[in-house]
Amino acid sequence: MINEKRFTKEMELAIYKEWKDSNAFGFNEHSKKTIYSIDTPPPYINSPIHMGHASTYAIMDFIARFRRMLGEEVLFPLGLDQNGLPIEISAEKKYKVDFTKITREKALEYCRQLLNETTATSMDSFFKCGIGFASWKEGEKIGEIYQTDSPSYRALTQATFIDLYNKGLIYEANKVVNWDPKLQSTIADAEIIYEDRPGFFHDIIFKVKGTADKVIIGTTRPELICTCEMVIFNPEDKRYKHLEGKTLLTPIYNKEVKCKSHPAALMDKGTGLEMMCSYGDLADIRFFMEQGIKGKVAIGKDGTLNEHAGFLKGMKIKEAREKMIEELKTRGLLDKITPTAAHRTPISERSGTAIEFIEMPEYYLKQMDYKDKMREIAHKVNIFAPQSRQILLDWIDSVSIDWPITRRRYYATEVPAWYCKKCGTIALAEKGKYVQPWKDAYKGKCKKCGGTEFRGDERVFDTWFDSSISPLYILGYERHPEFYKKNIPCSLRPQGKEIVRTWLYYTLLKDYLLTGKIIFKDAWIHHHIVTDDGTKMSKSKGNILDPQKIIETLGTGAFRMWCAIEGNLDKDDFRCSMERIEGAGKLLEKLWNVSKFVSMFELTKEQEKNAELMEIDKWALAEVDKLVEEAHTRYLQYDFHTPVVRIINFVRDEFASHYVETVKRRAYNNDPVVKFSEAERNGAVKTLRESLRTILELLYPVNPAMTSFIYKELFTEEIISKPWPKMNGVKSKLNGAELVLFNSAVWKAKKDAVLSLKDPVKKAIAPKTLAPVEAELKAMHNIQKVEFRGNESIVEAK
RNA sequence: GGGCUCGUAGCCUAGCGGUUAUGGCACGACCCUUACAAGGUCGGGGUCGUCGGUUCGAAUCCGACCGGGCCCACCA
Repeated sequence: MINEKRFTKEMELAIYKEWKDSNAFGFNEHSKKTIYSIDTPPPYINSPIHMGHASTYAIMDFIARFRRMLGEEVLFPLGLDQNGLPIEISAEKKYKVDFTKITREKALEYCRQLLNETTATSMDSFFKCGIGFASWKEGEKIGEIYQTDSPSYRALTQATFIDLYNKGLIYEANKVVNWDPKLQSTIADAEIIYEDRPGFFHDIIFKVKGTADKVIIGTTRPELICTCEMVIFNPEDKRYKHLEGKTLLTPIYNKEVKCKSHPAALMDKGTGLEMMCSYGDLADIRFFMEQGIKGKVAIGKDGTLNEHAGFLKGMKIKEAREKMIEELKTRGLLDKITPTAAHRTPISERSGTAIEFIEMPEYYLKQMDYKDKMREIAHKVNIFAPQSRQILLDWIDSVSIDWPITRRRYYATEVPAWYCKKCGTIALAEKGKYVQPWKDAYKGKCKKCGGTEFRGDERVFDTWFDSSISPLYILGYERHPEFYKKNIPCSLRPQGKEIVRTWLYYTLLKDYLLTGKIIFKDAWIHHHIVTDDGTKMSKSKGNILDPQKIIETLGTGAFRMWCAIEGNLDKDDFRCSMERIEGAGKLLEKLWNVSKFVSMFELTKEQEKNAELMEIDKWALAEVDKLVEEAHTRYLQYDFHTPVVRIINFVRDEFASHYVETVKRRAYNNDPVVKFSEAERNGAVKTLRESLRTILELLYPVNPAMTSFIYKELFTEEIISKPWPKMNGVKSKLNGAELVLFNSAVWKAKKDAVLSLKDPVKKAIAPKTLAPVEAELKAMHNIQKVEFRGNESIVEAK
């Protein structure tokens, strides 16, 4: 019998602790059961976990627990992504250091220090969310916690580089890259965001060679006139028809550039004449490739202009622009300056700095040759919800250059390569060992010239190059070959929609190139957590909800319940507020109270045998059967929302309010007037207990702690070892809706007559179908005379 | 510009071709009822964004428009 008035946070945490201490969800790699593997998203651990993390992990935990109930061996590891710029940036901020000004060793130390401090906090949050990971211990075994900065993970990243390089899928090239002048590193397209920043058109004057004619060209980047290689206008633009094929002279530099028509120029932008500069973005690079022109790069690694810019050499962009404007004005070459419509500027997502386009040698992974294959893969992976597939397809369509995989930063996996000082030939590391070429010497001879002196590569990999092998890592690729072979592909990749273009895409791409396989069967794409009115949560708006605080005040149960209720993938983003989570908590309180009631009744084995189900019992059991079936179908589709809403509505609106209320007197069986047989009394208790048992089992994946507690009290069994419930197959002809209506009619009549609920009802007419419930209805409402006819409920209270 | 998605009572939401449109919050009234007063019961409150179309019948299907949100791409 449950005596506690409420299920408290302390009781909840005690259960999580027990599971953690007993390693209740440990993974047995030798199990004969079907293995269900979850490629958990390794979250960046450099800050306390946010709502997105908490809800993603909670829902993954629903999936893991449900799959265990189905009799599967669930591989649900905790991974921690601990590479890359965000960690460096927080370390620089926290310890007030500039990594470009200290030694590389020192920088790495700061990163490790930061990670040590933050890991514990995040782990604690996951624990408090009630996540049942396969292990809470860091290690090399399948299912143990992995970190992407561990020597073993980094060794695997390096091994994949070596394999892909040897397959000819990775090459080094000197190309124009997205350069972040603040971080001093190349970044990928996926790391660029766009911000509206005010810009200005500078209308500058070009001369037409061999004539006295002048033309006016609008540009937002006057400091880059030196890189102008061509001027274009739209073929439809009659204003400039006469310039076709003419040669123009750039102002100040007096460089000869061709002028021609090209559809890339828009008539209504600027003056309609566009200066094509090789500073460009990807569109410009495409244009230059098409025109067969090799442009000049005028911006250096440090973000200042180089010798190509002549008198602007050594200046930063902003300074150079001002200087150029001044110079143009002096020479009378500036017509006017007008503000542009909000100009979308490419910004480095990691540092917030405007990126520049400069030429650097970097390694690239081929992806342009595999776009069709990627489209095919995108169609073959089961995506939940299916409409999220479009995000992936759109991204594949927009990929325009191979993936630059190297970065010039520090806290990341190093490129495992050295170069012969004599002939420059590359020497790759041996697979399986983590190497740091910037400090480890290469022990060997150059294959080409026999030289023994090597220069270690100083670059590191893009973090997505690490995290895109997480499914391979968790399945033991190269480390546990037998297990790996038996268990690829991974069953499920859960992740957020904002990283479809990075994590999902890069993983499918890289793992396909490595293994020739589609690396997971299902991908579950999470939406964003937004505020109550549907806007984004952001620090600047101050509308962030902290999951740590929510759990502290409302409890994990309420939080997880909210995740299920709100988590409809077919719809929009998930709306979140304290009120919504509180509402979810109230539903749990109802379940708790019903359970307290049911826990008052017990049945001996003999009583259980001597139990006779009455019509309303059959009705309750039949309703529960429907829930079992629906939950099974839907949970398999990763839909917890639909069945959980239905279950909880049933518990509150039908089971508690009507079934329990109606059979209460039979269960007590001490009514002075209406007597039930012992078998009928036992039937009520049996139904109460069995219905509740199933309901608890259905809700266990979502709310493991409370259901487990109640289950133990009522049935002295551990819910975590129970399989998915079977249907009991009971059928009933009782119309539940009519029962609800009849009860309401009685309650209303008593209220209208200002009677207590205990007071007798003189006469009632109930729908014919309720005749089998006569005795209970009489006892419940204290009805003196009841007739069953028609389908209406008519009550005369006095 | 492209993709996804949503407009149902003051706020949030279910329904997604078929009686009188579901539930919650808030509001009002009543009730200590052998689970639950941090509760229960009853009630008031709606031209289902707008305009057209399909249909015997539309919140539901189709089209156009208006408005919100999120993601992405692109530009001098």
